[in-house]
Amino acid sequence: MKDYNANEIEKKWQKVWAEKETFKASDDKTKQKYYALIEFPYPSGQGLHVGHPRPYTALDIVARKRRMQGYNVLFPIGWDAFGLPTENYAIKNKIHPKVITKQNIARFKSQLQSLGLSFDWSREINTTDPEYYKWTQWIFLKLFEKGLAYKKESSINFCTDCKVGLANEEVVNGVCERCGSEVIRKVKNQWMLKITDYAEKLIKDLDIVDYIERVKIQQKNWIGRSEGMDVVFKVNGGTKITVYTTRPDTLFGATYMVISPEHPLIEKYENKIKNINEINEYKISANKKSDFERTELSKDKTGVEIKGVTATNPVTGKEIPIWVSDYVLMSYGTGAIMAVPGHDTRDWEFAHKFNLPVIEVVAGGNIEKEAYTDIQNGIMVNSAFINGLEVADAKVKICDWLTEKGIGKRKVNYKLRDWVFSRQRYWGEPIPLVYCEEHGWVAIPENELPLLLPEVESYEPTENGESPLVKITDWVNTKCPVCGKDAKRETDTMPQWAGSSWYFLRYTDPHNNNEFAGKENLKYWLPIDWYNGGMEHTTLHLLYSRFWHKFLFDQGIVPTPEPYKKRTSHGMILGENNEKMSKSRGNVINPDEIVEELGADTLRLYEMFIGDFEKSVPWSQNGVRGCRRFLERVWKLQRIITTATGYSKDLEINMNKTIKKVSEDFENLKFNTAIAFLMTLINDFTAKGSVTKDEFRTFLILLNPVAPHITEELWQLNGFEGMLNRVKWPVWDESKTMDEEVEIAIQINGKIRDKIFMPTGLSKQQMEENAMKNETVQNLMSGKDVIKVIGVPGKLLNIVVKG
RNA sequence: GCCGGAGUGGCGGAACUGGCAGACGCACAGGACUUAAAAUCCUGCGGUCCGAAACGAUCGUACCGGUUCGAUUCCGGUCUCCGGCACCA
Repeated sequence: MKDYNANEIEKKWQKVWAEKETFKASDDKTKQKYYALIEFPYPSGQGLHVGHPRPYTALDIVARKRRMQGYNVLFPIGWDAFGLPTENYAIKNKIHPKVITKQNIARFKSQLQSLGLSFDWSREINTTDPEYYKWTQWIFLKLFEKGLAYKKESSINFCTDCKVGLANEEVVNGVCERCGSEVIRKVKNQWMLKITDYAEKLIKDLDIVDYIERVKIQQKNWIGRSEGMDVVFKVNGGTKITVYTTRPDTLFGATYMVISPEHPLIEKYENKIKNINEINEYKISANKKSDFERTELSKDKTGVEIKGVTATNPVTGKEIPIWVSDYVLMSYGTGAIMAVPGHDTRDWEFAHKFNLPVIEVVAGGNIEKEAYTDIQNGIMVNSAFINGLEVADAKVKICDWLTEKGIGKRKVNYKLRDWVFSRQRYWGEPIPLVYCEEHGWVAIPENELPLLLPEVESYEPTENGESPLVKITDWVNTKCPVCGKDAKRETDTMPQWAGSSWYFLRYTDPHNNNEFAGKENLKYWLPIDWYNGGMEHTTLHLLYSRFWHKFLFDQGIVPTPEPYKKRTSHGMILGENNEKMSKSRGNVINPDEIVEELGADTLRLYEMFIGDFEKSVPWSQNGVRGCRRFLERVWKLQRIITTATGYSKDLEINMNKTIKKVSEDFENLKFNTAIAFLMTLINDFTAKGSVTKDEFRTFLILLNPVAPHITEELWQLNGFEGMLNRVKWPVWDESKTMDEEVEIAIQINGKIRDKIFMPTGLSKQQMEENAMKNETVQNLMSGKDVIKVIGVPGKLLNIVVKG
């Protein structure tokens, strides 16, 4: 017997699979399909990380198992290649991002191929390929055409020194991550996508998909639907301020109002506000903070009272002050709130800091000590006609009353905000719009797509933060598609999210030049049967792509209301020191080294065995070696194969149990326990000193999805027919998954006193009879009265005694 | 701060739906083989106490409390860690 040479075997089979196009998905619509999807990688300069293979191997296992079960499997791969790091690298090193991207992809590709993942490489896509982004632009034009894309002023982080718009991540402690200069908020006119139009559907349709619960909850909370009321407060200058509240029942306790520093009231009453200078100073300081900093509850609240302008509480008729504070955001609700310090935590803190009056309107707590926010228990007080009512009833009554009086209006509100869709950057899809003095924003004709990203000399934004495309005047200056007069192109580009919001559709028909994907193919392959990805993508990518898909569904372009039938999530792989892997921490593990030293099968096996798939877990170099040892033992089984067929009597139960366990665990992300069972089984073979031909055969099939190379080699070496990767997945005999005898734990008053073997399938009475014959039980029970006996068949018997 | 999740031996983890806590692997220790080492194979491996020993007793699933015949699992509270917070992907 030759030694186990992982590198040689792996290269051999990877070549065979590539030549035979073993994993190519067919578009034959008569076959039963299965679409398994992983989040396509961003080809970074660092190369593949050991974190990548974890989710990839997981779905590779599912894909391989499905093929063995007879499905036509689509398991595609591509590159999400636009993005900030590449652009920053390009600026720094003066290399075209296209060149960098190409290199990075080549590296990623060879790394992924060395892992033996069963991707269909013939469907590889790349978001930066004009043939691909042509359709990203096409979808954007559809959104534009339907009025879901609009321009709006919003503020971005701007580095005063680099003159670049910055991502929140690039702002560290209020200064630019790169140069340390001050970062300010700069107002820009940005393209927005109306994802809020789909808020309701995005929540509702979570009921028709199979996502792990925490993903659903997080999406729901992110969308943040609430039912409340817009209530109008009169201002002494004659105008009105509308606030949104979910607690109209506490209106009698509203002792002041707070408006956001950006609220238009300030400008409007510029001349009336006595302390306008103070207010304006406050505005400037608030402008330096991010929304995140502004709403952080632990931070001390700041605020300024507006002098000279007051409001009137519409139910008490009392005059109340208006304050300006940055914890109120213009982007949520109306940018103004009514403050009820007795029953809202933030208002309570604010009121105590600035000595504002607190009135109790819901009895039940102690508002001297803290805000009473319980809405389940509480009776209205100090609230005129709603006194004595429970909160829920009070809400209904006052809502009706306010509506009738024309003071308020019921309203559903969402925390979800529209999607800021433009970037003043180079390395993204150009937005295919033209601005004409006469016709405003106009779409370019479809036959001009793709609108190519023009070549520029440097990738740095301009002095005032515009995209470098601004400098390409012969590209920017164009004609209006409507009237033919001079017009200018949009120079902002799309965010990276654009390309990843529909890539799974392109996989169904990646080489189609006429459509973004053929209808028949879409109909056949959709929805995606299983999509696995990181938890960190739950509220952005996952939601954005659902939104685009729903939009395309409404246009009759895609056949399903939801793109993903099932969504699961994996945990991160940390460094050996339990910290996130990063160059600066020096704890990065390079998968290439593991493949080189121990083999891809070992790496795959280890990443699946390492721990609970859904949790993050530290890397362990010793643990990897343990997995290699297991594969060595598998290899050595060859020495003890007998000529006997079938399963040997003493292993029959074990074989069936293992088939069942592995089959089920692979479906439930429990790869670690499936592998543990295979390890136990091999320990049984080794202990026994022999394995029958059929036992070995079944074992190879079960292990194949995890370790495809070594199993394929052993299959061939030991004379089994054909290619292992298409052999039929084994089935188990349920009647042979139970041992004949089980050990029953005998408890007296909840403590285990003995364990007795009994035949499987006994009833509670039979178990009790057996137990009473037991000597230990008899001794312990003598002189005591049995109060009751609890029996769990196949598990335990608990005898409760007294005396 | 807000939203979501997690906490079990020296380590990663296992435990169906409230029913024997610690499967499997790693590390470690002892032994076999070897001139020796590595590799391999065998044995042991949560803490404390009793015992020559098989065994027995007792505590133990972040912490405090509750429900239950029985809680890692359910409930209330506390602490710590991780993911997200809208221009990283």
